[in-house]
Amino acid sequence: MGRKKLAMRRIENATTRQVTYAKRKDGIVKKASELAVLCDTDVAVVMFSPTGRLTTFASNGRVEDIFLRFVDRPDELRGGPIANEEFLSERLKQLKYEGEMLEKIATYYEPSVEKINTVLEAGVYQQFLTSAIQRVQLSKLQAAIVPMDDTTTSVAHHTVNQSRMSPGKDDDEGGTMGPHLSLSFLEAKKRWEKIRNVTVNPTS
Amino acid sequence: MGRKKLAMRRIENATTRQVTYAKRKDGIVKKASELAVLCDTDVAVVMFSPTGRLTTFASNGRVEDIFLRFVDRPDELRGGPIANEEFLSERLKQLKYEGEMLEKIATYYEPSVEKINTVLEAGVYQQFLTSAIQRVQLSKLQAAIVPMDDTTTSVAHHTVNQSRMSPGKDDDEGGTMGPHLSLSFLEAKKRWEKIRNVTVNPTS
DNA sequence: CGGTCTATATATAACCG
DNA sequence: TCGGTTATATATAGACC
Repeated sequence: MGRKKLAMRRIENATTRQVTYAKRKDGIVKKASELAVLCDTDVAVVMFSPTGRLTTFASNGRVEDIFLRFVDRPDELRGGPIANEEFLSERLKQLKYEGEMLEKIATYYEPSVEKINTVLEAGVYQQFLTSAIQRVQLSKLQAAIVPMDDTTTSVAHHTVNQSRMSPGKDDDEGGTMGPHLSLSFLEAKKRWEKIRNVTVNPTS
Repeated sequence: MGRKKLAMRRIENATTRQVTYAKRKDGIVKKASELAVLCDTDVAVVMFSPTGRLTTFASNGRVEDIFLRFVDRPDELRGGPIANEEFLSERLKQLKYEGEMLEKIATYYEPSVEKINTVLEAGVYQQFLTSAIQRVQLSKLQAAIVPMDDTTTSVAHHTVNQSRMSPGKDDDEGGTMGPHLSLSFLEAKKRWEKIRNVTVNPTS
């Protein structure tokens, strides 16, 4: 919404990025507060600036409270699929631009795993993983068209109803990954099958 | 931003309120995702609809993670030059491994898209990928602690902005994070870690 | 309800001091 | 880096299905 249309990808210029962050951060906070007021609801936002500074917004004053409400809620979906389609969509746009470069970087990086320039490398992998997610996401979308009449789009925003269903104590294998890839994968699948009902059809 | 300027107060008509919520909710999620992509930052949003439905957004896939980052901020910075090169190196090797596996999975998965039973299966992969991303995110975060440094790097700068619904644009400084954690909140956090059996600090 | 379709209200990218 | 200013890009209130 400015003089020019911004490409949906990481802003390279650090200064510009910071400036944009500052502005948009305020914009989101404003939007959040408006939503809270207009709809009389609880809203919380947590953002980290490019430089690591934290900004939060909570309609009731404390982010903790809203997150607690979030936590105390039946948590079937926590640990479910990634938050939403839109973000992945944006991500996709971003990768569209960086796709080729990413491969080059990856290749370039390949031989020197030992002496990686940590941050950069981690970023590369993150992107790769994100890319992988997208593929899955896309597949999911395609698949979603076929299945029954469950709310095919409900999974998108992680929107869940207040009513609960199964106590699915979700968790995440966290750091025990690495060598146990298949195992964690199976566990993830297990969890998913356990909570499928809720996940697939949170529709009212 | 509509045919008329809406007064900034609770919308009385329940239906209208719900509709507005639905629209604005999407708007915020979009804004949040854009911010995350454009500025390459962590963003999390938690919203409750007028009817109690929960909607979340997290640039890295899980609100918990960003929230935990929010909570553990002090700890995060406490460790000092944690940049255990060896650890990171190992970490990245693992990530590399994961990446390769993911690629296989994705490849193996792609051709059978039509056979996917439901959206759920995609969800399984998604969750897996998401958790993988989280680890990358953590590595990235840790690595960033040491190298990155500029005007806003001191621990003291990491403050919380408890902005409230003020029509203005300035964001007021709240206070430092750690000391403000309520007891109940800390308990909730602990419960979380127990449930998820995961530590924010991958060093473990 | 969910979507669609405008007419308007807002958010902001690029600039400038 | 930090605030304003202005031209454009977006978000959305209301109306209609």
